[in-house]
Amino acid sequence: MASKSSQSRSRSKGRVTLSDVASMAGVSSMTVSRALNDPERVSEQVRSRVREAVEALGYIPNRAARSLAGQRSYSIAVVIPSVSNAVFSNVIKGIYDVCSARGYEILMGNTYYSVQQESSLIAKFLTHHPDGLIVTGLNMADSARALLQGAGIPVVQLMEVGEAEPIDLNVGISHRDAGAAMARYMLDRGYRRIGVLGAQMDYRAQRRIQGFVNVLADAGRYDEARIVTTSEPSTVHLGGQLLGDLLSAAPDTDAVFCINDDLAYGVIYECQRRHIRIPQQLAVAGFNDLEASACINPSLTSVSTPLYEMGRVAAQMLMRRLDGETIEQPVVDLGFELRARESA
Amino acid sequence: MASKSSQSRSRSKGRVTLSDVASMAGVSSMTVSRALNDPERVSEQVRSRVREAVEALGYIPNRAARSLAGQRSYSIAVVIPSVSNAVFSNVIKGIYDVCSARGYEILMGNTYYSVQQESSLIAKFLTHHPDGLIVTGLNMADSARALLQGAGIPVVQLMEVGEAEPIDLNVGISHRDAGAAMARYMLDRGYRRIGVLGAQMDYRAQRRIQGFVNVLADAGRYDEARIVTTSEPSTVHLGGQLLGDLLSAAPDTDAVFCINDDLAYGVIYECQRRHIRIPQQLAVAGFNDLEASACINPSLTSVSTPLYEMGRVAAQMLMRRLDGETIEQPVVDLGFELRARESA
DNA sequence: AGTTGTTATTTTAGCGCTAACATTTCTGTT
DNA sequence: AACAGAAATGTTAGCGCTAAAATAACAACT
Repeated sequence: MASKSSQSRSRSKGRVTLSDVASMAGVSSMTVSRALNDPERVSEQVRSRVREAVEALGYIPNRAARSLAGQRSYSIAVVIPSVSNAVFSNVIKGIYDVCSARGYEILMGNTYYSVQQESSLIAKFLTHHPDGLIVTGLNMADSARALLQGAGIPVVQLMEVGEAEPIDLNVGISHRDAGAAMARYMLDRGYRRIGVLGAQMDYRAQRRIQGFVNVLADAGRYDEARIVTTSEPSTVHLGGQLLGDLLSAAPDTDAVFCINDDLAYGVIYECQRRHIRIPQQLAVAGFNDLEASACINPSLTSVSTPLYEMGRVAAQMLMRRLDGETIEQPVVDLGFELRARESA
Repeated sequence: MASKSSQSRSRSKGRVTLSDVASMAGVSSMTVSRALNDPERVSEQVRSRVREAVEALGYIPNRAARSLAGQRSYSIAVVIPSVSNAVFSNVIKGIYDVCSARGYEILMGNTYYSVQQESSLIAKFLTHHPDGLIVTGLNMADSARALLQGAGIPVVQLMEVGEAEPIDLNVGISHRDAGAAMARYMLDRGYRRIGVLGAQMDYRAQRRIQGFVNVLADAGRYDEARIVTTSEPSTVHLGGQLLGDLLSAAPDTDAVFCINDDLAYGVIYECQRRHIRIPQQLAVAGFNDLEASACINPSLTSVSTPLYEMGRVAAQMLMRRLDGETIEQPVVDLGFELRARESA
């Protein structure tokens, strides 16, 4: 049988296969398969003969064949806006640590914040028949939603909770509540002419602003002129620019909530250049509480979000589902913490 | 044939397959395969009938079957130290953009800076029979090197060039030269008691320091007491700490080269707290020139490295190799640029 | 020795797709 | 009308593995 692979019509590249190992070890290929994937079900004797043969031949199993025969891929597809964003790279690390420990591969795809890209990415990933899927956020194209519902695999929606009925599982925080908490904090601190800076306005960012603005409005402190947003990707440099825009439009602003820490760093740097004292003349707050926020001068008041944890928990839920467990609580709100520091 | 899939002994989950589409469209399954993967070779008529059938049935192709039959996986394995590091997330983005545009999947694995993890990751990835492999750096375990050499697929070693004979293809910069360039710049600027701060001392970081120190030594300005390194992961906070260590050991230090920008930010913040004026009392330089480096106060002198570009070029070389092109120049040095700014 | 139950191994039959070859259908040419 | 050559489609035979059923081997009881 093994010799057949050298015949003219064969397409094989002469790779070492299971049956090569089998004939060397003097057992059937099924036994070799078991010896490798379920060693307890094979006698010690056979197990070691197989091990020797594998080493002698340099056998490398073929995942494609395994997936096809076993009807599962041992892979998890992850659909996020962008790898190069510090927020998501932390989330991915959480997912990765759990999945790789369990022998699952990660297929990662970037939507670049486009709902359309997201749909086509999901469609593409389904061709891999992943065992599970992790997507970002609760909002998605109807077509994508339908695909996921019909796929018959566990799906986790990540980053936010509470804004819509999840497709299946859901892990995140309430961005609306987080925005609101920050607004309340600022009002409590006595700030009254409060601005908001936003960039890369994805759904989560929008909801943070909504939550923030609603509280301001309830307190009679909402002023449209102080809301400055752009759809450009957010960068430190952009933070400085947006501050300039805000101060031109409303020079008497006494506090500013930045939709993420990067913008806030830019604001702090720009204030240093303009000799605006923080927080005396202008209070500044950020979002996500990246590592540098505790170190910058002045240290940055921010909302700490459990990024790594979200990834970890999402992956764990998926794993439990794949193990056949029923998940009693399909929606997990991991909460946030407002870290009050010098800047506000 | 198609009806066979509903027989008792079948393991299929009742998925829609190529031959289901074929019988609906009234053609053979091979024709459907062609209509989907090589549309030019099929008449417009058949093509649209197939398209309709695919939509009507909700057909999702099976990559595992495709890989197995076609003897290629349309995937590229990428082995890097850590996704959650800004340096590598930029590199990955470059790889991702090229690969996904060409229909290739990325399998990403983190070594967490361990040579052992790297080896086992490579072994694991080879079971996917990826069409190509991208690994970080020129140093790796002999076993890993052997695996790669024997795998018969194109391999790109990424991030650094010039330190060893590459296995196959190689894209990066000379970290040694970059370190040396920074040392020369600092000496030219008149600094004489120059320190070095390093963390997460991977091979690249070590070589940057070697290049830097060699130049100092040649100029008679090397002082071991001013080299402060740790194997801890580098963070902004750690930068401040290491500066403290350096100044305790050598208080008269007049300039400091940080092995990456994160450490440099930490140094700048710590100097602000200690009221050390930059660059008058202490000059500071970083490495990688992250986006924030141009915005921080004082703006940070750093070595700009083409991170995204490295990823892009590596992936492109791989693609060209997979297209059967011969690559005339297997080693590509993308170079670096020293960005002189206020901090030094 | 005969029956039963348990464990270890082999046999059989695909998983869903595509390479390679074979055949048919459609041009255009003389 | 006859033919060659190109283009479109069909047929056959796996790719390398595992689920399920079948069998063999072994221990544990009557």
